[in-house]
Amino acid sequence: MPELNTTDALAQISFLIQDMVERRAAEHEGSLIQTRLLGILRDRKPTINELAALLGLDKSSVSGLVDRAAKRGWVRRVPSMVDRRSVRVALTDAGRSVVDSVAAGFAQDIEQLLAPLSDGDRDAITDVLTRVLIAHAREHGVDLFANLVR
Amino acid sequence: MPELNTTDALAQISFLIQDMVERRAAEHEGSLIQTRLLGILRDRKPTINELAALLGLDKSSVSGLVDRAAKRGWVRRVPSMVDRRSVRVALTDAGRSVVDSVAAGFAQDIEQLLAPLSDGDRDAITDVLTRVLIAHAREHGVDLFANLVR
DNA sequence: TATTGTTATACTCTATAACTATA
DNA sequence: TATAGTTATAGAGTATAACAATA
Repeated sequence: MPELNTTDALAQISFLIQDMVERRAAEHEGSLIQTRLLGILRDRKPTINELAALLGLDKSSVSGLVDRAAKRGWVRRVPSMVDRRSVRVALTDAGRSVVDSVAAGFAQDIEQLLAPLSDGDRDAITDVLTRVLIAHAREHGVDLFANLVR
Repeated sequence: MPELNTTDALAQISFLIQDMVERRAAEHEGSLIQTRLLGILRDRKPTINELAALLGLDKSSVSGLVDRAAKRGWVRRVPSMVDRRSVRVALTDAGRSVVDSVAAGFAQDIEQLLAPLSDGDRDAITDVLTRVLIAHAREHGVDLFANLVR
């Protein structure tokens, strides 16, 4: 069997996974970044600034992103109670339905991708990847469990 | 230690890796897709149509992509000898220098990311991911070893 | 007629800079 | 003055449809 080096294997698997998310998002006329936005909103109502930090984007980019998500009926801006300059972004029922559907489809894609693996192999890569992610999050001062799609 | 499930771990690692490629590309005012383009051209001179298939884009998107890469001096269009409708896209010396530099930086990022792992863990995930990628490529009729960044 | 590539058009996504309302 | 968010502007990236040149 031919073998990839570790770098190539990780690069290729990441392109594959991004592509899966994009395809699932496209089923709802959405994009990868829209899916990430909805994913964050599943369990939070962040401000625009907080979203910018979580997504690694400028606040003006997030403002437009939220505009387009709102136009599709997936999110709404809720005025902040404590600071009249600020808004909180919340998922609508339609938005929750979309993100749930994308997440379910994506889980199915991963299920199929990993079908050739034994339970032991699966546990092994989950364990190793988790350790890598935790170490990376610690080094960069990020809370791994409050980020990305989930 | 907290644990992610397999789907979350794979999703997060893929976002992390894409981000690494993007940051390295940005060191040369490039993007992820420009880097993928240059990566493909490292060992081939494809037509626009072939590039469209390899990148999963419409040929008109590739036409613009190549325009912008050419404007930066990274690629050039070479008239085909056999079909006067067709062009082949080739890397320039400047383009090769950019893609080599991005690849080297990315390899360094992965090195650092995997620093916490033992040699055994490293071999294990490389082996498992390679098997997954080969199975996926076979099922989708793709030649794994003629694709993506490399 | 069919194929290769480009162009016109429209939209999403992104950053920078300037602006407003509020703090 | 400083901060939260929006808007104006510019550019990359993408797809669809129409087109010219060639097969």
